[in-house]
Amino acid sequence: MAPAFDGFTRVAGMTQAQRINGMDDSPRGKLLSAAARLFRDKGFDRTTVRDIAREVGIQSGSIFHHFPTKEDILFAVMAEVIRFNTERLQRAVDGVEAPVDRLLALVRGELQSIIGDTREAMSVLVYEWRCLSPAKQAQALALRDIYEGLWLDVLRDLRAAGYFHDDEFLMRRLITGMASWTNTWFDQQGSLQLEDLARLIARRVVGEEAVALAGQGARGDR
Amino acid sequence: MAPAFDGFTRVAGMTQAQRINGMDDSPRGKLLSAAARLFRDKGFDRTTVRDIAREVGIQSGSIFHHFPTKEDILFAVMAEVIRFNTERLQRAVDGVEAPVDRLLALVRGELQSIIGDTREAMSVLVYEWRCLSPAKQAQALALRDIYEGLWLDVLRDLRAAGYFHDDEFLMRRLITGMASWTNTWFDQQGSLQLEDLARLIARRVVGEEAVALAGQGARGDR
Amino acid sequence: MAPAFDGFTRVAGMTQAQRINGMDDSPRGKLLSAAARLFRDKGFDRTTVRDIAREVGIQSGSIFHHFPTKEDILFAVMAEVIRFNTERLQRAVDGVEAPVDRLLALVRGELQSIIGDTREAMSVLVYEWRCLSPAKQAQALALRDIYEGLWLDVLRDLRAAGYFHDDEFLMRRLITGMASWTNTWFDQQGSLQLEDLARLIARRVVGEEAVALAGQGARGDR
Amino acid sequence: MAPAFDGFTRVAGMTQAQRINGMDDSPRGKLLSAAARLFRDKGFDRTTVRDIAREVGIQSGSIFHHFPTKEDILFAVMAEVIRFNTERLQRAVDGVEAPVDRLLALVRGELQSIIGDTREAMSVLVYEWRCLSPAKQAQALALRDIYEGLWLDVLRDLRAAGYFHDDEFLMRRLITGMASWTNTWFDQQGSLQLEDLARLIARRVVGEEAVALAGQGARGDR
DNA sequence: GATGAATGAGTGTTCATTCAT
DNA sequence: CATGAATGAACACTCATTCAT
Repeated sequence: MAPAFDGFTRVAGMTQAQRINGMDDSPRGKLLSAAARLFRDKGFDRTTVRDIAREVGIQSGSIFHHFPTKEDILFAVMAEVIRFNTERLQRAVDGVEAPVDRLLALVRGELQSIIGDTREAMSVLVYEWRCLSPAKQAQALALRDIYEGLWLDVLRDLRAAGYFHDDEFLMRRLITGMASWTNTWFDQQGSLQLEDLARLIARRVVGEEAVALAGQGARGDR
Repeated sequence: MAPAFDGFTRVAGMTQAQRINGMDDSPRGKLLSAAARLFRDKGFDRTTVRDIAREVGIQSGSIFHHFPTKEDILFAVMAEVIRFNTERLQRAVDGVEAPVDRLLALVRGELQSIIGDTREAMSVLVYEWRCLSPAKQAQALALRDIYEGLWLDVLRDLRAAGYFHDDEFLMRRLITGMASWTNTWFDQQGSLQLEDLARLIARRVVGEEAVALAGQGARGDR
Repeated sequence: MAPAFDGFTRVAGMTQAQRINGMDDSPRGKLLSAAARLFRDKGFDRTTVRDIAREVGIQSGSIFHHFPTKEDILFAVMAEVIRFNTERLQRAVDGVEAPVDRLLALVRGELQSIIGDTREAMSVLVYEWRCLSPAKQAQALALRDIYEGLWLDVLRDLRAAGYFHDDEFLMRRLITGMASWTNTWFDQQGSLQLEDLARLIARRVVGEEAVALAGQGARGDR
Repeated sequence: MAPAFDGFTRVAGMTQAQRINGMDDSPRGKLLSAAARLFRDKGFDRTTVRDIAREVGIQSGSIFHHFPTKEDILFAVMAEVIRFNTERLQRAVDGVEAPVDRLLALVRGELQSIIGDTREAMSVLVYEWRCLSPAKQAQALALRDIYEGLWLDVLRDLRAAGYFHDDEFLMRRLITGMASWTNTWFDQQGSLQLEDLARLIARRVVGEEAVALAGQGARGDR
């Protein structure tokens, strides 16, 4: 039985290497992944269509066989990464019973998306949001609602069980802040592991003791 | 009778109304404040020099008598707001003794900058960081170090006093995340007060009990 | 009992419905007729090869199995409509003896082409002429010469018979102007009939009296 | 007293040489006149903004200090030439009493615009009409209404006086056709004079006799 | 024949920046 | 200091045409 942590690196039978930014290796997928990286590095406005084309090895005009406008590329990057990470988050909590374990699963999953395999696209989701037209923003928001629903279920349970006393919507926002900010400082090569970071954040939510207990249970499995 | 909270709205004898985004009402200050708002609303790249000029009531060519390049405007916005908020944070902790009270003062001060009077410029600081050349980024970072020093002092004390057990650098990053993210959701007109939010965040750092006690102490002082 | 007027709606045994813009219903003919409509509605330059392909239900690349370049499509539209209308004009005057009747037959035939079944292609002939390369213009002009020859014969006879006194070449140009301009204002659904219009124009050439007499004669024949 | 024919070559004290296409010699006027010529020669769609800029001796980007879009250049060409020729037509009929003389004045004036000094812009007006957006077409049409009003007044009088019996609106359309078509064939260097052509057209409207009589009166003045 | 992905030169337009006045 | 016309490089996007399948 694959341990819980490994669970969310496999989606639809593909390994992480094949799914950088949650994109498959079709021409379209490659294009989106290259766009995600460029958008993160230079920003949407400073990334030219020619930059993307060069990265994929085609001519700039050919981009427009795949996407009608540059903005549509941005939207596709965002929509794909939301879908991919929603599916991953769903799998991460599936079959996990204890509320704190469920919280840890969500935090791990979210960190995986923010500083792990889809970190480029997730950074774009946060920092280039404004470059999307209102209409496209609404579409992306609708997709994101499913993702947020998973979080609110778990947070409601934790609060009901007395793990914290503040409003769960506010709590979710604090978590989002802590998690999404990690993309600015987390060092893939550093000694801090994703799992350490997940527990660090979980401790801010349910306290040091609760996480310590949950943690020991998980460790006992291995 | 200047209550502690009011303390950090006055800097150098000016009222908040005169110091939107921490800028004075000189031509330069007005220009920077207008730029801050535009940069936040449309992003640096999508804001044209003409936009800024129009806002201030001059011609686009005249902008370049004040700043050599558009990027220098961005840098000035960031540098000014860092300086302004560093000074404010310094005043906020001056004369406050109890570690948890010092934490609360810092959180309040940071929130004031992020969702209060300098919210536009602060948003620019976070979201347009990438638009700065590396050289200018380094300069701004140096300015920011003083600000961060204030935080690390307090967090070190809190940790030494046993209020939390995790690394204080990591803790600072989690706080930064929670605080800076508020600019995406905090509603000035909503029922949630800045003070509520400050305590909510402080609870994530030192736990619910410690904040409850500090809170009552602070109120008792008045 | 095929009245004279009906005569020029049948060419090569096909009915008008089958010969929109003078094109047959082969793939090539359909393509040309669609192109004629699009060229008239949007202009040659604003009509894309994809537009034409979509109209005919094929892919844009397939167009080039029928025509080597887009300009060749334009030329084919023009050449076909000139040929078609030349043949029609020939039939219209065949067997008509009286000079004024011959004039009326020509005017009717020309109006039929301009505001009748081939109106789209004829509009293209006039308005997109410049889009043809000089070489192709010369080819089309050569085709047009036959058509113009029919007119000049009749006008020469009328002038010789004293129906008007101006130069017949100039007269032909005035007629061309009056007739071709009708495509900008003639309303198919309006109360003005093609026959009325034909007489109106003929009156400008040979005077009111001459047309009135010819008209009565023609009507008396039936 | 300047003879009638000379009257419409002077507008607002400027000579024809200074008012090619009815434009003054300001940067804007030069730009419009160059655009008119290019639009006529190559068509609106095939004329690039760079073509126009090159003609005027500026950079392509500078065009957009004068006009917001390329279409606005087209509209300005049309609007200016309509205004200019309306004023000219008004002056041409001012003080002319006899109905046939008034007709001749109008025909001369219209020919002057179509094959004379404003021939380039007038050709654009006819052939590039479709390149104007519906909104701009409506604006231009409103301008043109004043011009057409001058014509209809005169034609109504002629008809009332029995000079012709057909509807005056239809008559105006036939005249428009004859006149505007002249731009396709009239040769400035040929032996046919504008005055000859004017009389040729007038004869189509009121008959040979009426024009002959009017003509002698006018000649008598000189 | 038909497809459709790809090309690549070209289009209208933008905009930070300059500079003569 | 301010103006505003001009620059010129760059941009997103278009489209006739090609060609391997």
